[in-house]
Amino acid sequence: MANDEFVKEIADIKTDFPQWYTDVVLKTEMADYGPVKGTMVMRPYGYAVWENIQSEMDRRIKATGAKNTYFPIFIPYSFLAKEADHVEGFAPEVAVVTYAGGEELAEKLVVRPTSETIICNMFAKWVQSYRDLPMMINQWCNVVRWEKTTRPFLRTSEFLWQEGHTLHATPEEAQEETLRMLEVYREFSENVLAIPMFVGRKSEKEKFAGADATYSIEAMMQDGKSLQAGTSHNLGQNFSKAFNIKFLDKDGTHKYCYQTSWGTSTRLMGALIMVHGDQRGLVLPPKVAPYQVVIVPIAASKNAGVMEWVNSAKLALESAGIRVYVDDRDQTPGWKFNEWEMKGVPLRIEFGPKDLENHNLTMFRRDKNEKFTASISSDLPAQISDILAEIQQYMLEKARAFRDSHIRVAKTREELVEAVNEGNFVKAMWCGERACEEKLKEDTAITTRNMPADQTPISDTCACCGKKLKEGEGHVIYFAKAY
RNA sequence: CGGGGUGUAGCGCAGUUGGUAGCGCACCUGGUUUGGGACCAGGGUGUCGGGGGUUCGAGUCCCUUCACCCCGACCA
Repeated sequence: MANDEFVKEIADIKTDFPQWYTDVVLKTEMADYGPVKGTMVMRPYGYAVWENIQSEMDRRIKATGAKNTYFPIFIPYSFLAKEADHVEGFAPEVAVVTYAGGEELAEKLVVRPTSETIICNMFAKWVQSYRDLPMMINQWCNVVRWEKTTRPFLRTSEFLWQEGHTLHATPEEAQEETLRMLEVYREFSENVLAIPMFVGRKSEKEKFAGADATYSIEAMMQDGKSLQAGTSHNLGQNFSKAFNIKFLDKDGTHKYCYQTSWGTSTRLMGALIMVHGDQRGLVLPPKVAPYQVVIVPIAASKNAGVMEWVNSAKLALESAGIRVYVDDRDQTPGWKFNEWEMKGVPLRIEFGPKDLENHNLTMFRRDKNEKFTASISSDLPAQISDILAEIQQYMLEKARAFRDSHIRVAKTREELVEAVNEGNFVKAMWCGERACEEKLKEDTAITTRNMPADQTPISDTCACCGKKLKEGEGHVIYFAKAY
């Protein structure tokens, strides 16, 4: 039976979580370091996960009515400066092209850190009347943000994402769209990634540079830290005024559009690893696993019937849309078991002479690390599909149970800091003052994460600074340390 | 940018007082194996991060430079 003593070369998940993360990323071949600091190569196994994430997400985005586009990677520097908060937020981390084609450029070009400005520039040309609205586009692309501290998937100088951008006639529609996408992200995380999210609005300090309001989904990692996994912004008229995006409304007057933007990135991969992983390595939800099933033939060279069954099973599963791999490489079974467990394959089928004889399947579920035997059903694809669905469900429940057992309510700063330092998220009242959260972050590295929709008051004082709150003042908010 | 650290085979590392550049894993060949990381026999694939210096002789000593990692300030 499998035993964690067999795990080699992966740091202890309980005592050295950061090193565990790096080990898993590298050893499972999700990614490798690129030659330039802060860059990352997504290897075939990791990229296959990303492609599965993409196709599930893309389908959901298109279902909202947004269409895919592609905008240039180079943005005139002057565009960035048009929205004051935006340039202030992004200027420190942009990469700028000043020299190309053998000469200095007349106007410097920004390598996009996000595409609001160049998209707004085009939106201004495309929108004429209220009939053109809503205008809803999305793009899958790379963006560059020159960060000081980088980690594979969590923070890299270049990363992949999707960014959606929409224009609306009224503030109500923009807000509705902002929350619609937030819900798409929540549902996606839960049903595809098997990650339950904290959903809510960010504080003024933490919101997007240039937004009226930012909403986020935040996931709790196994070390109790938060990972912001997706954002949805209500941009109001900030960009439409800066870029002169106007439409002629039904009443015959020109009005500035109301705008949103929203995005999720390869950071989702980091969340996947840190939420579900264990001492053996990755645990992948079936919906995104490159291989949902790996079949390991045992002693096949001695029994022709083994490979015969394995090959027919492979065909049957594939034709049912199940991603399956037959590992007939020249390694011992034990080696293969460890390899695929490390790589997080949801379900393994071992098939050898004994199984052939007894008409059995020996299987291993990665979510429970449990080996079991079942008789072969006459409808193998249905039998396997059911197990995969169970695994998907169990992973979500397990992650939810972990999350729920790591939420504390605090009423004082002492309670708050102690609970967060013990690896929890803390739900508490907060006065809403920027200075208050800045002080907390400076002193303790604890940040506000987001404000849930349910704002039922917890107490009448700010748990962070102790300020007395009047009726209707303050917010319920989650505090945690963040990646 | 501040503080600390590391650069030697694909990976992880050792290399004493300056004296033939090594170990484990991986990899290659042949054979035996295969139900939880197999075994036997054979095989070295290297600009010791770069440049300069001291010396009969430098992985080792000196100078210089570069890269990367960890901790802080900034961030999806």
